Amino acid sequence: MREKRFLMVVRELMECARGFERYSAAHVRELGLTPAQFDIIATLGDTQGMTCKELGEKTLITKGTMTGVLDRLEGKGLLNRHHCADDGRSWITKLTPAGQTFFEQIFPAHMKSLRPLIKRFDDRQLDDMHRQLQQLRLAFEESRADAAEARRAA
Amino acid sequence: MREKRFLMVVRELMECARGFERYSAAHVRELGLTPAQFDIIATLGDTQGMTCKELGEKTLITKGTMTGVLDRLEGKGLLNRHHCADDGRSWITKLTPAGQTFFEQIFPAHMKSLRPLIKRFDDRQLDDMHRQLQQLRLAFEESRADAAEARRAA
DNA sequence: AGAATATAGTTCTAGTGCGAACTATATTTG
DNA sequence: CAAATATAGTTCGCACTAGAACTATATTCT
Repeated sequence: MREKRFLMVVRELMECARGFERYSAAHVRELGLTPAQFDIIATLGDTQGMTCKELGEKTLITKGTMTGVLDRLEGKGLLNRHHCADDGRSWITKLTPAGQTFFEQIFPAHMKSLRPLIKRFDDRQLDDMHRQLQQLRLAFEESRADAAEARRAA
Repeated sequence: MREKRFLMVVRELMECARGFERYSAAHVRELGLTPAQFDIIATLGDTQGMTCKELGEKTLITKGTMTGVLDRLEGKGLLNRHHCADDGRSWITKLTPAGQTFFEQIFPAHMKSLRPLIKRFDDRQLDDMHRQLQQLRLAFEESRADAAEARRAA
């Protein structure tokens, strides 16, 4: 039965996501960051900064949450925000020198902590998984778009 | 480069998980439930009840969160808790008649809301995905166990 | 039986997730 | 140009997340 198969896939998907989160978060927490904060630092590292909107697109953090996460990182002196010249509504968020230095320390360390996990896969497996997951994500997005369309028509 | 491939898989994984969550949650919220609450109701439906521990294993909810979720469902009159005869530390959580009736209404409705999504896959695709995800989850679990082992040895 | 240890569930704290309402600035349209 | 509409970011409320500390009961070991 297709529905049951689907539910099994979804449960496995959710457990995978939590599983990775737990694995990764254990190390991130040792660095004194939350997973969301690490995500921001990793995204801003080696860049000239970006807007909240861009950060939201490149990470899994939604705009309502973003303000608080950035506030806390700003409080730690790892980033700062300054007005965007082109658009009066926007702010450019950028790592401070201390933030960039911190990034250069922790990012390689974090990748190193993932190495035992990564070693378990070969390139072909990873490519296969990526393809499958991409297909799944597209299906979710398209169905969501269809549903939104249906609501608009109603 | 393997590391980069791996990060791409992880990001896709996380986006999939959120994607499904958002798709599914939209309907769940219309039912007046949160995703966690729906998960509990769906797990308890058509059963004689179970302990917090069992609920934690069958859902993605950890025990610290469980108390609050169950409290709110109990407040809605959908479930109740009574002492476990075999174990003085445990409680058996069980749907009330109203809760079971509610389950019988919403579960099929929820599956129906997922149908446009499920239609996009065939059985073979779902089996493939399930296999891949299972492999990924096992890798996470084993690496976690190894890491715990290493910490114990240190 | 008594002591050490393990387990079930609750409570606490800080941080996150999401939608919705809100302010301020941009863009589009008549 | 003025009005309508869209967008960037903040704020708010409620629920959930993880981990850790805690209480109470079980289990294990000598």
